[in-house]
Amino acid sequence: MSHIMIRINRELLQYITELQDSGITCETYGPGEEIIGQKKRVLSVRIVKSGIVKCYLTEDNGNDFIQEFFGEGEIFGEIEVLNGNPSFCALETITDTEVCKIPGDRFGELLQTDKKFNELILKALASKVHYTAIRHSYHQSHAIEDNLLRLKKQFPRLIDVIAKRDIANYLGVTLRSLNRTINGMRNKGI
Amino acid sequence: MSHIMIRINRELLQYITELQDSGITCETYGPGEEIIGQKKRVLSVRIVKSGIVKCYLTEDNGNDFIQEFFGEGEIFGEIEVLNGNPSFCALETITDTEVCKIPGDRFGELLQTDKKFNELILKALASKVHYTAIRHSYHQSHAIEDNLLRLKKQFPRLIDVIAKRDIANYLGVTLRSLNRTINGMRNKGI
DNA sequence: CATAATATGGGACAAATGTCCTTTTTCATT
DNA sequence: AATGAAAAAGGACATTTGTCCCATATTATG
Repeated sequence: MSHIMIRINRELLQYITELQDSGITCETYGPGEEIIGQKKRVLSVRIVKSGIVKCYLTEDNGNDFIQEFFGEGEIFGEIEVLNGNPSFCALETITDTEVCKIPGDRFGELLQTDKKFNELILKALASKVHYTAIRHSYHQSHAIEDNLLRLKKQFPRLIDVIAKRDIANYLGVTLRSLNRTINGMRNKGI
Repeated sequence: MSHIMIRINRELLQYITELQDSGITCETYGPGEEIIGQKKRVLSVRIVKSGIVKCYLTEDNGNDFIQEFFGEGEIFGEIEVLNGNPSFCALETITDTEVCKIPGDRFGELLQTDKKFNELILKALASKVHYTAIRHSYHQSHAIEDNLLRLKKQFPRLIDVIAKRDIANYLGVTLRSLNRTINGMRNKGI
């Protein structure tokens, strides 16, 4: 549960890694590749083995809003496979990335037959609800500066790893505002 | 999936209603009662039979932020029971309310033994992730007026049923800003 | 290496939102 | 009907954030 901004789920990653299942395959991506497009059908569930993937949503007015950064063990596509909707987010790698790919029907079978897997997925979903709720609440009720301080505390290498534009889109503010805030903090010696 | 602001889950409600289970009891509340306090231990999962419950979070700076309004069939407490954390939200009735109460251990048993129940909970969780993601993204990237229009479209009786303060806290803005926006819309004849 | 594309940084001004405070309205209770 | 508490409404001003634009770095690529 270390840095919350880039979500990880070691328990799930370990379980999936140890699960010898011929249906589960591995994919590799370079930086900046799109894994799933917004509004596309989702046929497989994926779990990050290594790397960072951003999960974002482009609004009708052209603004991008980043929902989450997925790190090791984080799962995506499961929401869509479960309820049969097209993807509401786009998924794009930030760094070099490896993912496990579980076909949708195999995912359904595992949920039914593997109690431990079922439990891990329930917990992963509960965790997503929990953290997004806390994050959005914090964002809505605090100034940009507070949010930045919180992120840096969680993840000191933030500015080296994540592009400014992405940080701004994650906080739901403009790049200009983010820069202004960083400047203000520098002047105050933070 | 009708009005999204006040979330409902008919399928789950129906299933729970038809499930004859001696462990599941019923509770009734008047308006404005607290069902679960923030940071309290949660020992039971609850499902709304009738009424509206607000799920909100008080930040360190005293701001309240409303996560969701739960209507018929919506479940709460399941996140906490699943991962064993204290409640991150407070739950408070808005109208007269009836809820089904499922003790945590019984909830765990049902998940293990009742495939249909398990599936409904998985879908309910997936749905929560889906809708909160979409809502927060919309809120962050649109002006108050757009958000209000969206809410009114989803739920025309909004202003009659939900207090202004609650609408403001749901949108993550101040009451003053909300009033100003409503005024501006009136002048424009919206 | 040259050039283009992209990321970063910031000035000047406009617009949106928040803060503080006062007034009015509504509504429950005596 | 009288009173008080809570909800709603809004004036005046401060602050924050956004928009538009341009300049400078940095990186990718032919």
